[in-house]
Amino acid sequence: MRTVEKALRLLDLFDDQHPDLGLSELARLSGVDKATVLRMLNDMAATGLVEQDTQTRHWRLGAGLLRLARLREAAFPVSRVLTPILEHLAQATGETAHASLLAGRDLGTVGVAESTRPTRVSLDPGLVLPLHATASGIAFTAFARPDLREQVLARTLSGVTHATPTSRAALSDLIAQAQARGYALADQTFESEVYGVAMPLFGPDGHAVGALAVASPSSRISDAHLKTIVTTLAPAAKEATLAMGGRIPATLKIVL
Amino acid sequence: MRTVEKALRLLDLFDDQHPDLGLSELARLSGVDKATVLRMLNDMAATGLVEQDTQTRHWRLGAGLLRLARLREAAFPVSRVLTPILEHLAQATGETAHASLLAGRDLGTVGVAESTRPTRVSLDPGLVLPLHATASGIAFTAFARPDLREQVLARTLSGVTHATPTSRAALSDLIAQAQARGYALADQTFESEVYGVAMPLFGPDGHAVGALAVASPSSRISDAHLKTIVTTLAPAAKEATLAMGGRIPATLKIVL
DNA sequence: AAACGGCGGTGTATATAATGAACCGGACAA
DNA sequence: TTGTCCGGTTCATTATATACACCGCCGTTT
Repeated sequence: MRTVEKALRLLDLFDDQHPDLGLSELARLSGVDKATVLRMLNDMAATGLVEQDTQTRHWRLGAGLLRLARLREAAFPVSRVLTPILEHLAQATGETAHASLLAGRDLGTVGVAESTRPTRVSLDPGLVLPLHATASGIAFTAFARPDLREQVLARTLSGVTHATPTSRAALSDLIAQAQARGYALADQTFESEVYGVAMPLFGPDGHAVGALAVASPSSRISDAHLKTIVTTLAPAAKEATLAMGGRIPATLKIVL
Repeated sequence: MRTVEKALRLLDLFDDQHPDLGLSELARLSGVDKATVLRMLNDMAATGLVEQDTQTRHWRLGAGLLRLARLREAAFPVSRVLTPILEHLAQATGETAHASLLAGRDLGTVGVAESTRPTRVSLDPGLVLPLHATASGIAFTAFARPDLREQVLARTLSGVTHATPTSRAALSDLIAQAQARGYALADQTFESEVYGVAMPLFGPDGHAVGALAVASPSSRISDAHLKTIVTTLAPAAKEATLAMGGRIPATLKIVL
């Protein structure tokens, strides 16, 4: 693998449960030699992508990320545009809403508005959504650039739950359904007891760049509830696409 | 230079004025061969640090940054803690307030609250503040870990304006003044017509991790105005440090 | 105390991965 | 047509990343 990519993969080892990691820990998790990992970390620290706790000597994501993210937001205000949409969506459906954008090989969560109900779906901050195992991923892939879609289909698909599609045929079916309906449904394909409804967000070229989704406890899903979610989600996704400067393809149809 | 660092330096070529850049442009600006730059960009795109516009083929900062920044914020809520403090500071002083954290070799702006006055200081999003040329940088360096301070003093100091300290002695003086006063003053050392007042933000080990600053048009600075700024900034900086889990060294004194 | 194991970090010979010059096809201008 | 600049590709050369062995340190166990 390319060295730069290997180094950047280290960043993905940090998550909600592991906000800081030691050198040996990072080496073990990444399967790379300690000495190499240390050099990579120092290189990344030089630009603020990671930083080291002076006391524990552990590493964490750096303040440079905040600066770069702000810079991106200034040019392409995504979070700012999505936040009110997500909040309205959560309020109107009573369920947790989230938005994600393609970041590398998967979707990265860039905004969440939680439901206020006592039982609700809760998402870890910065969660990565696999393209084949989530409603968001399916909705995105169904409307992504064809070459990208083909890449996803060609991947070896890891099973996450019992309902995760692991064969090319199964995934292809789900994608076809999403293309026909204009949105994707996923019952416990990523997280048990979670039912996801997702619609694609489009870029200026009319291909998907991300997804807008509502996640509900599976137990609360009924035909009526599903209908509410879909009819609320549709205008929200449209608004989000337009606000981000995207173009909705003329062929898109939302089928209840 | 290390390959990873060279690749990450490409990220710093994006700024407020240049939100997207072409391949040749990046190669020219970085002084690296096109082929190499392209490989680096592709590696960074694989983790979402950058992304390519499908139409213009230009590159911009990627959505992965948003995810990683959110992840960092979840573990170390910096922006969220600083925003209300900055807003209060801007309101109480009538001037633009900003916060920055060490990110690599310099301070990266992580929060801004603009003054509402007709004449005010405006900061580019994601601005990088050199340690030797800004009030924030001096305040930070004065209270940073001694070895880091020594590194800064050992650097070749580039002049930004006529007032920028460029000799080790001049910088050393400014640092000593800041240490004695508990804050730094900088009259047009970075941007002409801008007067900066900055206090350090401390980490858990009692050394500076960033700075909180108020930037005023030089023309508006008077003894009374300066006094207002300092007396408003002091409790704000203290609050910010504590809210971020930092420890204020017992030796710190604020001298009006 | 002594021995141990894990930690963060360093030095260096080896081998792998980064490099850049030359090149391609396409878009646009003169 | 010719020329120029663009994004992108190829491939021989070589500079750079790599991993092993090793260091000192610290806390726990024996």
